Amino acid sequence: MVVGSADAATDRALRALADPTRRDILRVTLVRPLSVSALARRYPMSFAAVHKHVSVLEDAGLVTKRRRGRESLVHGEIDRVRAVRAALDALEQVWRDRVARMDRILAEDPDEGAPDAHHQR
Amino acid sequence: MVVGSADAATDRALRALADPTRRDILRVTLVRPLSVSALARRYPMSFAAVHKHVSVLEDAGLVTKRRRGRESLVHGEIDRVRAVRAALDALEQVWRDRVARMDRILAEDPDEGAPDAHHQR
DNA sequence: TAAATCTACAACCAGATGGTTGTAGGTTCT
DNA sequence: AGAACCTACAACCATCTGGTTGTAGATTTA
Repeated sequence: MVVGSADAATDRALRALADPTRRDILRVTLVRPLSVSALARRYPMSFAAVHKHVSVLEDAGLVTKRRRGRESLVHGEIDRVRAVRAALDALEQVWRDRVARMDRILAEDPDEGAPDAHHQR
Repeated sequence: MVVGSADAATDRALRALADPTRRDILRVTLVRPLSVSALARRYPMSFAAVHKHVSVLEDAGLVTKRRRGRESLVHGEIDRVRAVRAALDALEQVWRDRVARMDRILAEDPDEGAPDAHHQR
């Protein structure tokens, strides 16, 4: 809880990304789908451990699984990556607004009609 | 440990961001510096708890503290936010290049599961 | 059919996390 | 000087996390 609205989805996604193995799984499955077993062979840990990592990514919406015969293929979900990026962009926007506000105050800009906007990237 | 090891900083930053209280602290201190006590008054938890959250953000490089008399002012560090965003952009870039990468991977290693252990990075 | 493979989940364990209270020392205000 | 305030850290606690092994069922292959 804490801090009112707080999107739990963002929490889960950021937390899921805060692990190098999971980031690698996502990186690889963004390129092409792989089975959990195929993924497990890439890392120095048990199948069960990799299976858990995939579950964490799945709960965060960063990957999806599609059953194909006896194996289930893990697909990276670029849209969720973009959603996380958007959360960071929001922080950047907060910072930018603060700079714009400072600029207005310090410059005592005679141009009242154009709110901020004179700040590029 | 596991895998890369080069991106422990990214780990710490993403982990630090995966908490709504900490994201709010960062949001607020990106606008203007606040003392730890001033921050603590904004959240329904003890000073010590907020102090710990600030420490996590500080270890991640997302905020810095500057002593001002008896209080220490917490400043949000936009550059670190941008560094995290860059890590996500790298994932997006992987996705954009997926066709080319897939071609290369399949050319090198036609076997689906790839029993070898090629580590990334 | 039998063996091999793949997924899934349970039980267990050590260490990290997120909160608490308490204590101590430095700085500012009367 | 003394009170009030702020930071810092230690000890403690419950829960979560990231790994392990073991087991079971479904599907594919020999």
